[in-house]
Amino acid sequence: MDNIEKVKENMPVEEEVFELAELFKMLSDPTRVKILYTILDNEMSVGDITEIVGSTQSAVSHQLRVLKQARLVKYRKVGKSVIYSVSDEHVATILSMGMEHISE
Amino acid sequence: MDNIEKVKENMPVEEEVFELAELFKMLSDPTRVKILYTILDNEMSVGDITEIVGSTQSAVSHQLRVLKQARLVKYRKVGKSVIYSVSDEHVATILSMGMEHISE
DNA sequence: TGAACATATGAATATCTGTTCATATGTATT
DNA sequence: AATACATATGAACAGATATTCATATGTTCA
Repeated sequence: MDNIEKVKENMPVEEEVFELAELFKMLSDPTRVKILYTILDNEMSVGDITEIVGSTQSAVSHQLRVLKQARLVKYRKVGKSVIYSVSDEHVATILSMGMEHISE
Repeated sequence: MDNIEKVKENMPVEEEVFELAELFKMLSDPTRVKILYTILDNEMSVGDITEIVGSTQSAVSHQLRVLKQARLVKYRKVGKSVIYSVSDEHVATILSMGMEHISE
């Protein structure tokens, strides 16, 4: 029946497992979650994000870099400001799946 | 327009943000991801999980405890064995959302 | 009861992670 | 050019995390 071999076959390959874990890691920190919610439907400057998230400018900037490296956010520069937004449609879906899960 | 206040209103409350991050944290480690895939559709003993995941018995047991505390897995005892399975339908959905995201 | 087996647990450790603080970089304004 | 403003960055630090090793707990079976 459900033997070990069968399960092994259906297991994603190592690299996929790592990438998947990596993706979820991006969503595993409260500051990053708040940032993502902030720029899910609108683009927003670092300053505004900082105020909304209620953290320091530096901490927000560091986390934006992390999210940028993971290609979850994109940005454009306008004068002195840098304006970020979520670059991936899936992010909203994954967040709301998670939200649905915890509120039951 | 998209003013700061409006975004703040739509922000989940602090506690929800934390719980959400906490949920994703559970999925942010490769060993745990493998464990969850292993017992997503079948229940399985710790010994079998250990072989499939390719880690040590101790490491798997520690991670199962973490997943158990997060209520993502459940278990039943059969003789000397303990048999685990995923306790939450949402887990499969969230995992496949993530998988869809990374494979594009 | 004793041996073998399956799982859990605690301590120790190395690594990773997020924040803070100070400061650098880059842009606009006067 | 000088100043003010917005953001980024690097070093340092504290706390969290995953694994390993040794061993404890609990169960079956001879």
